[in-house]
Amino acid sequence: MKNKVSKPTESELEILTVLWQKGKSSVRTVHEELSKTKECGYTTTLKLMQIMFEKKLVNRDSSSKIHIYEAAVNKEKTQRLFVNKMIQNLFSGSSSQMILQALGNHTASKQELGEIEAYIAKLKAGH
Amino acid sequence: MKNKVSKPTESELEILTVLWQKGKSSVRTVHEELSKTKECGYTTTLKLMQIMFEKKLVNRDSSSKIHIYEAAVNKEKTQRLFVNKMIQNLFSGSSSQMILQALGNHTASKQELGEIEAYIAKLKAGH
DNA sequence: TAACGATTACGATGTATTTCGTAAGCAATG
DNA sequence: CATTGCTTACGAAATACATCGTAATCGTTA
Repeated sequence: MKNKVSKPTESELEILTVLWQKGKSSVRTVHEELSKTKECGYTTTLKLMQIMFEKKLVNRDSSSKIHIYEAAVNKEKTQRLFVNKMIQNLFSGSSSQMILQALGNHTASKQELGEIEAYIAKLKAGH
Repeated sequence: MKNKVSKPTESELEILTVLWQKGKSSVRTVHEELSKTKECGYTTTLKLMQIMFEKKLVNRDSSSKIHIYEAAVNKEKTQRLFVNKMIQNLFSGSSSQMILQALGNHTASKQELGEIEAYIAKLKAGH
């Protein structure tokens, strides 16, 4: 009875990201947001969101003329899906290798590093 | 003069992984290795590797009948490419968010956690 | 030398993904 | 009511990817 999650494509991920951030939105809103970083036509965004609806990646309220969409998949679950896949694919299943790599790109602030340390401490205590 | 890196696809990544692990290899060798985890024909592997050669993802020595391939892209660089892309796509650019997510899957051992802590300490000192 | 077996080259197919043009519907406005 | 403008629906094209069948090549060996 596990509901099979279809893995979002690159473009679908962009749309999900907007929906996660802004919550329920019209196609127009999503497209406006995407346009900030990307060049593409309105109907392209529309079509993608229609396909995502068929795939159950988003829900939609079509009671009014302007359909309102929202993400149907959980953000954290989706993140986990991709992170785990990458660890498998590129790091032979070793999460720590991936983490060291990510840390090496030093985009984390001192405060963020502190958060990570705190979390590690908690994990160690839990062992 | 930056040499543009073409992003490997899923299948190409599998092949690169074999090459990174085994070093210079023939198509036969790579295919044998892939067959352990995956069902596909020999010519499929061959074709993929030929395409990767065109894309400069691999080099090849075709001086003898049996061509010998090797990865033309650096493992760590490729890892970085994908990790950064994922952080951008799914974590709004926050590496620490991604790391916390990865830690949450608790596949890391106590020792690995220690390594991560040590690395963080070094980073903090460097600031 | 002729046949065999492994190898490479190449083209074709199938599917997924992305993109967009066009038509149709509907509401507001003059 | 006719026009304008935004919306959805739908189909088609373009691209990328993965897969495989077939032919050509070449060395080995019977």
